[in-house]
Amino acid sequence: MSRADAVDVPDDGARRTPDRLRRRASRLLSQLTMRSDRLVNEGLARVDARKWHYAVLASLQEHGPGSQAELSRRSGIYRSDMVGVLNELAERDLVERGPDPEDRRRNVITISDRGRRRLRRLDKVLDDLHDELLAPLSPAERDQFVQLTTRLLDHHTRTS
Amino acid sequence: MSRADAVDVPDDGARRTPDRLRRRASRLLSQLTMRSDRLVNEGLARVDARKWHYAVLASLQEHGPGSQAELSRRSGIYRSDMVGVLNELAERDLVERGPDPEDRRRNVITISDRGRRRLRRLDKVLDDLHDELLAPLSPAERDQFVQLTTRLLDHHTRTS
DNA sequence: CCGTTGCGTTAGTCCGACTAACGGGATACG
DNA sequence: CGTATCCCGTTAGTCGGACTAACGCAACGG
Repeated sequence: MSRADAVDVPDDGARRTPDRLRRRASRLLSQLTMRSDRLVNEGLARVDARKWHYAVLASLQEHGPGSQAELSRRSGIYRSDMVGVLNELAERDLVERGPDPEDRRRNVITISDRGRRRLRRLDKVLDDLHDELLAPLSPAERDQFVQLTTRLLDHHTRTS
Repeated sequence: MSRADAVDVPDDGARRTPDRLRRRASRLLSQLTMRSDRLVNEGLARVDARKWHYAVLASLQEHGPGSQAELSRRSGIYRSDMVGVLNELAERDLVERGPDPEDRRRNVITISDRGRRRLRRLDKVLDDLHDELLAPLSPAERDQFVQLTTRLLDHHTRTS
């Protein structure tokens, strides 16, 4: 099948992580995600961005302006943390925060031209980073991988 | 402007995460891992365990006794955090901490009989949890998934 | 008019990964 | 022999991300 889960395997140099541990999907996932997160965070930090920036900008570009709460829902960022993110984006003039004429208790967030340019740049950066992340896989395998994880994630979000 | 005048896209309910975001492998990974971690942590908590317990016990069972630093290396737990984990394990009489006769500055950790029984139990628990985690995938797909993530992880640990 | 609901915000918890520093014991080397 | 260096166990503390609690305020709905 996979490897030698036979009895008498002399794994001298391999004397590392126990197999039962290494094989567990949950561990593979968290280890890999740690690497992936680091890769992405560092990559984005190099261009003075954070993944939240991308998430919010993408959401604005794709679904148009929205209130903070709505952006929060669309991007998966907690509304508690949204404030800070929007501050960072506003500082950089990537986004404009204005009061909603129709509902004075909320702000409407709009993407700016700079924001749109920024988003294009970040998309490029992320493409490169993902190329690095998925380097060992062939195009077909990358698709497979994305497909499988998508299915898993979907299942667990619906069954939440 | 508000919402209802969407032109041609019938994504009423689907008005959610932007696509470019949703299909990024990095995002899929961190989202999925969050779910997976929660699942596993909660599952283990229900039997008064944590994943570190499993990691250490498995390492002891598979590679025999060792110093704290060595266990740290084998299991990937930071040596700073090892103390706490071993305290928890020792409290429950799953391991024994004794001074190394050959090197008085270090402790030798040994798994106890209770520990061995415990490990078997945890293995069962984890099997069930992984069944839940990978539920939507066929056996073949599960293998595929494990294979792909393993390759990715290996690549990124070697290239670290 | 009042209760409920949603929004923006602040503060703070919890947890995991990771760093810094330290004393003491072990080893290597001059 | 002494000393420099390394390793080990330990404590304390940082950092970032997810998440909760609570509040004030505005709006909507009966």
